[in-house]
Amino acid sequence: MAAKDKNQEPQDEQLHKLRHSTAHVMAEAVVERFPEAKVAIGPPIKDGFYYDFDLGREPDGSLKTFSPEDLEAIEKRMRQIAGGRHPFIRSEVSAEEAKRIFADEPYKLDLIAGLEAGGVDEYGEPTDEPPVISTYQHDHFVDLCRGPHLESTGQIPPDAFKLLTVAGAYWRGDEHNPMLQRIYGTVWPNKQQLAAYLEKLEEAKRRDHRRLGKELDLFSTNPDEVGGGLVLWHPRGGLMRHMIEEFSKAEHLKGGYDFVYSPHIGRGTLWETSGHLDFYKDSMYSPVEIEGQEFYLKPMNCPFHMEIYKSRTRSYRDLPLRFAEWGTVYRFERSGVLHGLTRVRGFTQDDAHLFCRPDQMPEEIDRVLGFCLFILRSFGFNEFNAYLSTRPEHRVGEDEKWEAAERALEAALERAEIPYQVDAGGGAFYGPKIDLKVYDALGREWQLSTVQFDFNLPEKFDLTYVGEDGQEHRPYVIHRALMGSMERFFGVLIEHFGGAFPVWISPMQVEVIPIADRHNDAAYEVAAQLKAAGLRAEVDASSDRMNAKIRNAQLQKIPYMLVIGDREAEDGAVNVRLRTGEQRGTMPVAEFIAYAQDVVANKALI
RNA sequence: GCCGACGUAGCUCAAUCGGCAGAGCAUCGACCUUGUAAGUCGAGGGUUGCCGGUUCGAUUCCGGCCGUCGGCUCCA
Repeated sequence: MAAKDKNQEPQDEQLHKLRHSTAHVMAEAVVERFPEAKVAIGPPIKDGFYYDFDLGREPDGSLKTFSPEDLEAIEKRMRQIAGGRHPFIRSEVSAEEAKRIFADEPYKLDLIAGLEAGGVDEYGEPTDEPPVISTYQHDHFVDLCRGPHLESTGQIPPDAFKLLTVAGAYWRGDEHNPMLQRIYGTVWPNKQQLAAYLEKLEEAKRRDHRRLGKELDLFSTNPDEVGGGLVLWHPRGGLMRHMIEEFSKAEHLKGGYDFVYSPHIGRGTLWETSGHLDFYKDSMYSPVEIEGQEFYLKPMNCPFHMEIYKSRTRSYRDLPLRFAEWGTVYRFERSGVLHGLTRVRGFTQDDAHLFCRPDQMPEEIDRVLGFCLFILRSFGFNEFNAYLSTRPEHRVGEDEKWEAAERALEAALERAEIPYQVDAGGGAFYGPKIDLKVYDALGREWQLSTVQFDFNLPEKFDLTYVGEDGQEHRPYVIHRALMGSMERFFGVLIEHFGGAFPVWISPMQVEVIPIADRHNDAAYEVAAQLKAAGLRAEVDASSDRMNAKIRNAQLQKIPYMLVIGDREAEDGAVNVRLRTGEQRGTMPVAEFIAYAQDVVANKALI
């Protein structure tokens, strides 16, 4: 999740001003209510704004925080300030003046110091702009701010903003800094748009994969008995995963991959060799000891694949080698970060390592990127953000290798015509990478695919191949995961479709609904024909009324409901209802089968 | 890990001031035999997250732990 990336900022200039100005108004209301509060920063963001405050400490030493009543009172006061139609007045000041104005505001002084030094803006973000220091004042509130702002607080529609939540946030986003109290709010040009936004939040709740996972009986977790972040896949979720994996594995075979399998634990020496115990120990589960040897649960599959490569001498003729594994890994995530299926402690990666010669590398990148897009698009993900992360300060590997790898990644992105953002210095210490991220129902970004160069492991494991010249050479290693992890992919997939999955992965595809008991035999006969045709079907032979059977099937988002009464039973026909509510009328069973098979083959929605 | 909110039946939620813990759905049983989103009646189901304190008495008040949710930091 990249909370602070540029996509999060409102695109529209006027909306940007509205949100920024509302943040200032909120800050005034907060400072009035808490005169001892120190203000930090308050930028506009996607869908709203926030402002951070330091409220000081309670007598018992704990952090002073906002209560729900505070939020209510602040919101009420904001309406008054908006109604006061105070103009926003911009002033340019010298650093000295700024320090005098904000003498009592330590966070602002920190920002001014940054501005003075140049190179960072008033949020502490890097900037190329010359260090002009400006303030904006409205009513009694003055803020260090680049702007721009509305002309007056009167332009803030008093019925189109709402304070949403309070949260803790570290100053400058660094957990070693003091924790501030952040208020999130939203504001829109009019109350209709506010209402639409709040409705969108409600819709997001309905699509939440944790809720749908329960309602559709797809998966569960049991923190008390099993452990947090450890997922139980129920039969319906399991069937979906099976379909997804089967599809992907078949494509891997077509793409020239070999399947390998590796154990869930490995000796400490392995993780010493790989460097994980140096760099990654905090995220690894504690070792288990047996017969004097330490074993660790694997946080990654990489070292095992390196060992498979090393198990014999490799010739340049053997390359490229592509080792794929649905490898389950365990990482000790801090308790506060677990989230449904999208952030867990045990997960299965659709992992693979590509071993190739330098001359093969550009083509391998092209192929893997194309493969990636093909897989994502097969599941209806057509919108995503691509990131190219380049060399960080601390890194291994020669600069020529980095140069070649970065150029290869960039060129592959260009050839694939994918718009991307460069995350300069965002690469891993062992190599540059491309990440593809998609959105969940709340617009939060989740990384699925990753294509990473690894300059570290080939050295650590001393991987070689014998070249045409009879000499040993170091192969390139590319680590990649397309869906990322089955858990996260599934979570995002659930939200993407709101539980109404394309027919080919729908756990139950057809609900056969007899109207009365006397139609049960005909219904079972139809279901048998459907199953024989490869469709997943069941009969609802419960004592419910037909209306209730339809309702239950609708709630389960089963694509097709086939109603069978006297007329259908007599003709060997079915009456077809789609989960969209559309009724397709009565047709022979064979006709429905042909239609449904076609939808499945095309991976269509319905 | 940090800040805040929350934790009552399988699920969604009630329970006034501290006084016998309830409803709907789901489950089970019986009846009903139905034409495109909930048929009727009945039954079972709880150490109110855990531990401790205050009290004659705690779902309720206090403290500690665990967990969930929203953020922060971190990450597939």
